[in-house]
Amino acid sequence: MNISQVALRSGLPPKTIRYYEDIGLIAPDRGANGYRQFADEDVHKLTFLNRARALGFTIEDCRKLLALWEDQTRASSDVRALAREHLARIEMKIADLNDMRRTLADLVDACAGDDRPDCPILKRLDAPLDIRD
Amino acid sequence: MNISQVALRSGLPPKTIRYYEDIGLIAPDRGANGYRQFADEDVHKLTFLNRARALGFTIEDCRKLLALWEDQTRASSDVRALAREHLARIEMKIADLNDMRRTLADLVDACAGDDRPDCPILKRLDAPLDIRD
DNA sequence: ATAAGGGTTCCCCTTACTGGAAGGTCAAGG
DNA sequence: CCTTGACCTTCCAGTAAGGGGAACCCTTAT
Repeated sequence: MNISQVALRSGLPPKTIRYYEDIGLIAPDRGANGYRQFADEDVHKLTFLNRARALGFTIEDCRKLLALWEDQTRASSDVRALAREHLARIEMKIADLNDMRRTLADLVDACAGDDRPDCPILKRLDAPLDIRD
Repeated sequence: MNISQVALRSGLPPKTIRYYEDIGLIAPDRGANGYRQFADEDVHKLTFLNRARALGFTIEDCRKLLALWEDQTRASSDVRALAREHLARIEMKIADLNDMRRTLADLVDACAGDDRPDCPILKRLDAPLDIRD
């Protein structure tokens, strides 16, 4: 199977597949012409990677997940620990973004959005440093 | 004022301040010794930038916001439009992250997390491609 | 004189790819 | 046999927003 076929089946662009080989996530065979020759197992792995990435796991997480996936003697607690850490990171990101969202929404609401220069958004960014200063 | 003083006052690391000069957000004077000589206005701008960044605006957004900030004849609608677009991007990110969070939380809940290899998390990443296949 | 603690530039590193150039390969048609 | 077009290959550069560190200059105090 050539790379574009694998791209179709795994859902990953050819560029990404080459990149994943580069960083050692997969190791497809090569034909006499130098073309990558992918086995079904490669497609399987790439599909796995695509899904793990879609859940927001980093490449390094994916590397670990892949190793656990291939290790039939793994402990599910190891997988769970990875997922929990990742979940915690995501929850922190969401919290940060929610803070931004609230502030921004308030500011957008407070701004008249007309042709006058007065703007609470810019006021908020302008330096009220601190009263005590 | 030298750069470390400005770092303290603006809350930005010296590296970031140099970077912001590099990309043309600020243009401090130079002393005879080659040192950057910051005016209060520079500190003011940097503080503005720090806050805009803290609200998640990209550098390019910051560049536009800074221009509007300095333009006394601006229309607040221009500022508001920028903020609304940014708000929309943030809300999309939050939505994506919430999807991930839900899925991950379900998976973490479903995983026993013991020393057995059976794991719903890996199952979810494994390829159930499609039944019809 | 020298040591500490500023400052400066420069280049590489990060994440996870994406785009593009230059060139080899393959299958079909004239 | 030649060409054309669609593949494939490698390598180089760039993204966002800086961080780390080297090598070197400036200032001030001892």
